[in-house]
Amino acid sequence: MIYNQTVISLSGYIKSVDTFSAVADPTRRAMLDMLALREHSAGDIVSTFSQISQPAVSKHLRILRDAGLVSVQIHAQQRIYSLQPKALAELDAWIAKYKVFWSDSLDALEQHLSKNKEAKKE
Amino acid sequence: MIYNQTVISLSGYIKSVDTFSAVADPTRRAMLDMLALREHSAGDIVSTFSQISQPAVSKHLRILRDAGLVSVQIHAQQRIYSLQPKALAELDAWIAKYKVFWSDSLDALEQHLSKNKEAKKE
DNA sequence: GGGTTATATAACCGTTTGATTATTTGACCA
DNA sequence: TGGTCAAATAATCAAACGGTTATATAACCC
Repeated sequence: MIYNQTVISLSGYIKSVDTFSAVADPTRRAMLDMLALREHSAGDIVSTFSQISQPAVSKHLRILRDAGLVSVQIHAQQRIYSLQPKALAELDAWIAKYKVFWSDSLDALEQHLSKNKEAKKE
Repeated sequence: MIYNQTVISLSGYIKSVDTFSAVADPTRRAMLDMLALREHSAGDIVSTFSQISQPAVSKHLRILRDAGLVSVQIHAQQRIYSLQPKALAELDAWIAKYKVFWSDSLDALEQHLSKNKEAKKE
């Protein structure tokens, strides 16, 4: 088994940071939570995370970028960060291997999915 | 949002290590992969991970234990480690929030589940 | 062009992490 | 009881991490 190497994703872009360790930090998880709501400028994020300095936020954002978890659009002096959720698919795939072990809940999941589908259709 | 505190799980046991950081280490993930096949003694794990020393393995196992990801049975001088997959449910729940963003694949997942169900019935 | 604004990078520092070697603990067995 | 085997802990160390302050970069505006 090989882990932690540099990986070229399907989009052709090279990710240099492991998704698992990117997500291991609680501050970075909170940043992803924030970006899950909508995209935000670096400045927005700095003012939300006012307990840490601007450079600290910037470094966290770099790690999230390098892991492919967020993308940036340049808009004048601002950098607009957006969630790139597909990068979490890797993590999800890893967990999926273990799901069979608590698999009784799979049926429940399936039901949940069907229910959502119905809700969407209405 | 509060992360990283000491948490008392449903089983009443106190976990002192964050699941995310426990799983962030590639060696520990490989150990979980090994334990997903079947339970193993500490000695088995030491000989599998022969590139690192016995104490290093022991310390990794302690972290997995403290995170509730594995449990131990004492068997004479041996310690038998087993996977405790439910501890990954926390991680799975976190990712689930993001799944809606790559939700086109949800239909595919549902189909996959149904297919598996059929396969089981046969 | 000069000043301001937004963000990233550099240099540095204390703490944590993952490894090592040495030692301890404790169950088995002759 | 003394010796061996299995595993955990102690002490130590270099590298990585997350934070800081200071500085650089670069686009906007007057």
